[in-house]
Amino acid sequence: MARKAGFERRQILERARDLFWRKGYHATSMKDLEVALDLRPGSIYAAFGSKEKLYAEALEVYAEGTRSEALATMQAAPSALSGLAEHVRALGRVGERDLPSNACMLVKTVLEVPEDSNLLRKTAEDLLSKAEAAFTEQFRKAKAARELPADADPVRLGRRYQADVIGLRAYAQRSGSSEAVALLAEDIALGVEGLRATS
Amino acid sequence: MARKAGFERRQILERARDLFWRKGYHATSMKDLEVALDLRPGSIYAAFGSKEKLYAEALEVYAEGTRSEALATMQAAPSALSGLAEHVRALGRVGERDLPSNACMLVKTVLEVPEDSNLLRKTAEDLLSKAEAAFTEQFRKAKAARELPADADPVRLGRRYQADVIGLRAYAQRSGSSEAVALLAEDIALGVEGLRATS
DNA sequence: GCTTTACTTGAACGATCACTCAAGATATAA
DNA sequence: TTATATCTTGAGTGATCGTTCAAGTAAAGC
Repeated sequence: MARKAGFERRQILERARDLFWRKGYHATSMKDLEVALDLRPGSIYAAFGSKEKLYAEALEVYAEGTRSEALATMQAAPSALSGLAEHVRALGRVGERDLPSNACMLVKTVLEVPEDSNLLRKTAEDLLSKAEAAFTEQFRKAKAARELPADADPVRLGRRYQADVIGLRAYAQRSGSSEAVALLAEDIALGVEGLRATS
Repeated sequence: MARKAGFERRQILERARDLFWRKGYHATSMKDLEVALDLRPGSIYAAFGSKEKLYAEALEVYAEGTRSEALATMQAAPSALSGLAEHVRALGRVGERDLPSNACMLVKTVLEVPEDSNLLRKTAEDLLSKAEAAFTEQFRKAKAARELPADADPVRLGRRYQADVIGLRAYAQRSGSSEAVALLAEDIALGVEGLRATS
């Protein structure tokens, strides 16, 4: 029939994700995106519809990446609870990795985008809820394995854990704090491991 | 000599703070500010110099308000440590107050503004450091009063506490979460009180 | 009253914003 | 090879951005 697009959608989205993650939604202009994606405006709009929709798709790509990384860390750990602790420690090693931003892109979105901008807020909040549910599920596994006391509440623990991660990563966004961040992550990890049932 | 300004600078700054706090830096236009402050552009620029400088001054006003509120809560408490716990509980009651945003304006700034925008980033990070130092000082007081064990590290505790507060308030920015936020705050407060030396 | 000195006003500036679309280019099917 | 369908291009859209400044207005000193 006709020709197909001359670019890989996934790769374009990853580049958009990195730019948006670093600069935020409003501070990233279409001109910036044209350069970073090496795409002319017409192609971008044909493929994604609008800056907002492109950002929303980039958010999904971000969340998927974060999620798979967390799962890998957790599955490599010897138990559910130590997986959670190791995940925090990994997040604390901000000096070793060079990410577009140390903070969570979902949190950045929720804090930057006005409440009435429904698509982006809804997307980001939805993805955050899914992440929280995954943490809760991990605590549930720990409890089922009798790694946690019988009266442990996975919902509360999952919520607290997510808040800890959010706080850690927002703290890490401050410049020149990589050592403090590692120490903070260690404290959080010790808190998680301190939940372990000592039966 | 001549006439004086027809508006109260402090009151103007509080209005600017509320607008910026709610909408963020980039999403707030000078047009929005003209309406909210009931000031024409010339007056704004004569008084504050630029949008960026106005935001920086609004940040200072915000930090001072937050600081005095925290101090009031802590001084009303029966001890240094319970003051810290009560402060978290107060922050968790987001349903009762109607703030421009549930999240901390300093954190919103650090997450929204690019790293190279030196005035705003520097101002916000500086104010965050001062807040952390105040928390550290409060833990030091608790330790001096033998409320904390002899091996407690106020610097680590202050850092962890600030990260907790950041996480709590960023979590609270998500819509429809006021009950979960109160429970989260209670968990954090219990954690603080759990540090108490049981001698 | 008048003069002086400052503050206030709002139209207008160039730059940039997100976005459009007609024209040109190119891969596929016949 | 030719026809066709789709993608790519980039100049250009109107709107809005942060900001300026000459003209107008009003308070303080005489």
